[in-house]
Amino acid sequence: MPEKRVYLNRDRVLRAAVALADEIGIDALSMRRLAQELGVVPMALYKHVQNKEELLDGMVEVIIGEIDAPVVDAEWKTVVRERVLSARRALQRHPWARSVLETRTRQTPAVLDYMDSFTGMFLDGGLSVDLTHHVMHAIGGRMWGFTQELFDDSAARKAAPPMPPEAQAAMMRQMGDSYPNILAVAMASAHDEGTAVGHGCDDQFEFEFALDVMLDGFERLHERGWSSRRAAV
Amino acid sequence: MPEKRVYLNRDRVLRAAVALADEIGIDALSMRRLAQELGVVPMALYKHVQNKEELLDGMVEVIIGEIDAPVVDAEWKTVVRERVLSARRALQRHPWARSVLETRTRQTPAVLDYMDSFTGMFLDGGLSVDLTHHVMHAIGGRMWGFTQELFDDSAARKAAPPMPPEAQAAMMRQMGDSYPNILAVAMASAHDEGTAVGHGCDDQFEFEFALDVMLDGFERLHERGWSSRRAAV
DNA sequence: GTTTGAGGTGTACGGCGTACACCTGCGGAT
DNA sequence: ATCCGCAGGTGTACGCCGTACACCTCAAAC
Repeated sequence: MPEKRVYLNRDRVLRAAVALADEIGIDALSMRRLAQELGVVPMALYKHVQNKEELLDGMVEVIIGEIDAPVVDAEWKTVVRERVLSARRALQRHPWARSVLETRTRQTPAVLDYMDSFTGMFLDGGLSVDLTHHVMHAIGGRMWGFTQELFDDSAARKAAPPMPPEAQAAMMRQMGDSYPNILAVAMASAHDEGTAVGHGCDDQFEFEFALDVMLDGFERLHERGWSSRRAAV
Repeated sequence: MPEKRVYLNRDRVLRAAVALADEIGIDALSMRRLAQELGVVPMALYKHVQNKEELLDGMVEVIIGEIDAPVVDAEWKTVVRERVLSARRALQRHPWARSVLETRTRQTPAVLDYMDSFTGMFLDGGLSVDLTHHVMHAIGGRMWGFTQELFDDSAARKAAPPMPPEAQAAMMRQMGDSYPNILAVAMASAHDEGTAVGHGCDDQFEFEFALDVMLDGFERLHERGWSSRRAAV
């Protein structure tokens, strides 16, 4: 008796891709090689992902899924710290992940979910919306291992045609349902412009903010004679 | 009269590659396209660079060459700040540069020169070798726009066969001539192992160091009621 | 039992990096 | 003046890549 035919699906494709990239490296991961791994002809994959870009997007989603949920009942610093370290662990399990993440500009729901949850950790900790905004920018580099313009919508706006106001409002409402924290921050940073969706951020300001946080921190450690030997500050 | 034939050379190839990448994007930059731009057959390029990897390495060198020298006669924080901002400007002029830099693991002389000079800014500012070490790790992400394990030689050591002691000593001597600051830091961090060249770094420690500098900084700003409106701390 | 459409197939195209054999013409030695 | 070596440019070819497009298959819905 022939066993029942097992169909591929998007999830199996993505998981196989992640596993294969772990094994042979991201450069060697081709549609053809992945298809072979799945015992299928290359073009079969295109029934489950539109193209290789979308495959990579999906792989990122898998990695994000491996990041632990925030711990509860702890000071915000602890919550954030643990979360970042968990993200780091996930990225370390898949050495290729950082460089792939780097090249993704599409903000998939998984990414937005994560960002929203992350934003919430600061807001729940009592930080102001304003500070949270800049902090999110600054910590982006640590969270992922690199600097990404998290709230940067300039690329998206370039692609999208100007939107009629009612559509924009609808989008906002839907965004508010799914990503309330992001919305709160985005709204607040939109103060000085007419549009509701924000005007993008002042990258230079955000960069200097993060830089100065670090430099000031270094200076304090220097003044205190910090040493890694006995790293009790 | 036919004008004198103009030969290609490595430098012209690299500059053309940078200009072309600026124009058409890094993804569209192929050996074939670059050759076409230079009015030459693709394989001609291989007389000047070994392969595409080396081309990319060379392009990075060009970008590094665009970073300003450190300002003189200023507090170390100012010196570092200006230098980082200059690096950022260079990377921004070539939007593809960050992702290329990200994928380079080879430490070319240009990269080492820059790192050495950078290390010197902290040491000259009076920071301890120990603190400088960790600070270099931490600021790596800001300097380039992403986190790179700057002093990480694990990849290099994996590739290189175990070296006879005298060769190692020779390398150290040569390194000391060219990169005295790097050497000082590397030596100091090698305390707890027999080898002279260091044992690589504790990535986890470095990561947490940088993370905690930022989190502590955020906390201070929060306590002080910092706001981006009037950003006088 | 027929229809239908999701899922898998086969072929083909244009692009990529680059190995390898070859040609060309300039600089220096004779 | 001639020759030679060789750095620099050429031409062809190979095996990869992503993916468009037409086609087939077969389980499930009717």
